[in-house]
Amino acid sequence: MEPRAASRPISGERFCLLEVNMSTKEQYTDSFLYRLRHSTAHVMAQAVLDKFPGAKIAIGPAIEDGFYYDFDLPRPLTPEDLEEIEARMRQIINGKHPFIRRSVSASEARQIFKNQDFKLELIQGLESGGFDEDGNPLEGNVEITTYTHDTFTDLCRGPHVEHTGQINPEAFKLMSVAGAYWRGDEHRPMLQRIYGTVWENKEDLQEYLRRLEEAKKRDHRRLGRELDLFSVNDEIGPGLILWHPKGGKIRKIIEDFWGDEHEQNGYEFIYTPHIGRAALWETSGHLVSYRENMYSPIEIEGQQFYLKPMNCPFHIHIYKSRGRSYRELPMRLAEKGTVYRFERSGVLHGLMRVRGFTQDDAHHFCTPEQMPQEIDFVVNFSLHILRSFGFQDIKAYLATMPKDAIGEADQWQAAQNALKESLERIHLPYEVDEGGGAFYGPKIDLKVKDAIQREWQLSTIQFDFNLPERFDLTYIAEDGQQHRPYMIHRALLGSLERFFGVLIEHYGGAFPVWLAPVQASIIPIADRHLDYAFEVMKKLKAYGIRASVDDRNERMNAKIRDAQNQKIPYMLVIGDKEVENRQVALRLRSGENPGPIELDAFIARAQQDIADKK
RNA sequence: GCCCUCAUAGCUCAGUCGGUAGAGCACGUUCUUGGUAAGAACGGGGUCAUGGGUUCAAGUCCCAUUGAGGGCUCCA
Repeated sequence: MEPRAASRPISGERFCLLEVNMSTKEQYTDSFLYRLRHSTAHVMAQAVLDKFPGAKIAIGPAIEDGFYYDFDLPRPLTPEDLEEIEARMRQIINGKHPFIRRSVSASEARQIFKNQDFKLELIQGLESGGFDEDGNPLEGNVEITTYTHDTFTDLCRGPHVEHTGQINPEAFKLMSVAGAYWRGDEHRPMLQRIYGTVWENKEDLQEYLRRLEEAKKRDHRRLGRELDLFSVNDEIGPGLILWHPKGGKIRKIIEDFWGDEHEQNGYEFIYTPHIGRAALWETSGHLVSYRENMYSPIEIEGQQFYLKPMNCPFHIHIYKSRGRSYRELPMRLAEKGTVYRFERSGVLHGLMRVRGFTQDDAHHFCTPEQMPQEIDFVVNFSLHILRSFGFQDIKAYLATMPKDAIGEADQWQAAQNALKESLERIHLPYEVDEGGGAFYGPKIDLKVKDAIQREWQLSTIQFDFNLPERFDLTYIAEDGQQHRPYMIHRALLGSLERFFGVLIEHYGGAFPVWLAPVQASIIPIADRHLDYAFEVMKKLKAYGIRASVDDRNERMNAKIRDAQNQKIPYMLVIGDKEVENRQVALRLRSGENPGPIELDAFIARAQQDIADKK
């Protein structure tokens, strides 16, 4: 019904490889590493059963970077349990037990797993056709196979390594315990899931653990506090963001850039209220299909108003405020619209998943004939915006007609073709997410890879066959008749909160100069250099460079250290020599130390870096 | 919402067997005016998340609530 990027799952953290990239996934499934991980999961299951003989085992697949196995256990696991299980796993590994595959009938399988309720349910499923781990039905008759090593037998399609000795006892680690519903269904039993990681050798394991550390250092929640960018306050409420002055500065730079680019590209800016009458949300259909994400109504003089979860109905009413001619189309209405959505408490996460956020929203209204060029435009525009912020690795996902779709099939086909042809014209790599569209229209999502190769969804470009009908949108065409316009929802950054979170993690807090809240820290060595330091600051500010003087009673070394920790791009040290020569001694946050240069030379350099968006 | 874990100074954390609160950083004052990642001394700062309970006595044990973290589910 409108751009949803802000409430997308946080991809790129753990499972993105399995979720998104089929060709990579197939390669992975065939690899030794995959078999190693799957086999380690079996070894872990044996160790758990040795410790808890009555345990029920569920499923235990290999995942990106490791594996997990789900268990129903008599009590919650403790960290000490994990250590014991690890120790037992090493014993099993040292036994070099071969993995033996057997093909069995369903009744044999039932006999083998007669005490394993979850396995019996899986056998039932395999008999009646079967599904793969993504929930897609399997073709033809399914062969039921088991794998046995040592004393442990699992219902399993394989493949596995040859024997447990191929698992390097120095290269695996049990990472955490988490709750997980049986078959992912919240109405079914909650199991205990043990996550583990395993690699071919100790060095790879260490490299993986180092990568986790690196990701932790980039965590936007930590950097948000350390760099004084934003906070969340208990008394105000969860999922509600306070933008501090430095975060606010960055937001303003983003918004100004966004505004200029939109202005130059045919958008018009609108502003709309935060609440609307119940009747509006009835017309739009939100009260039927989006109610669970909307907050309770506010009663005003006996009438009910709702806080807006989306901007579209307001934008539509601007379109509808008078009769429209084809001559006005395409019409591009943009707003940084702040919306509020109920999100369950367990899903909130820093800036990435919040309850109040601002979308960089826009709605395009166009004639059917204009649709292809409108799509071309918006995809290109989106790429331009994302690239400006330093995201170079961008991939598209085309989501097509789902089962519960509304609208005519040929309408869908035309829209999907337009999206697809556009992606091909632009030579943007894409994958098709069959049936993944919204019920009201197909869409293109753009995902970017960050500096440490995690994928994040930012832009979303969606067709809507629903709202123009519901609100009875029309325009008068050349033939003098009323026609229904096409409507596109789009958000390029997604939401400013989430985009900021991604930006923080992408740069690890070291924002490019054009975005840095403080671009230059002026560091006088002694108090007698203060006058010149403030003079330098004044001049830099006059040239649009964000500079401040560190006039604290600290030694230069401490000021440099603090500026480094704040990831300020330029440090300008000022001592006797600089005052005398009217220079500044430049130091960069990279640690490079170009030394004394003329103030004008520094200004030219900074302006160039800013212009280049470095 | 569900499972597990956690909540002590602004931040990071210590606090033994239940016996009345600690460190480093940050902050303030003073001294120091130092040339490329932490100068020194002194000082202020805590209803131990909130509400109950057990106990002669609770930061510590129990229950509930709120919030956070890791997952699950959800995000047409």
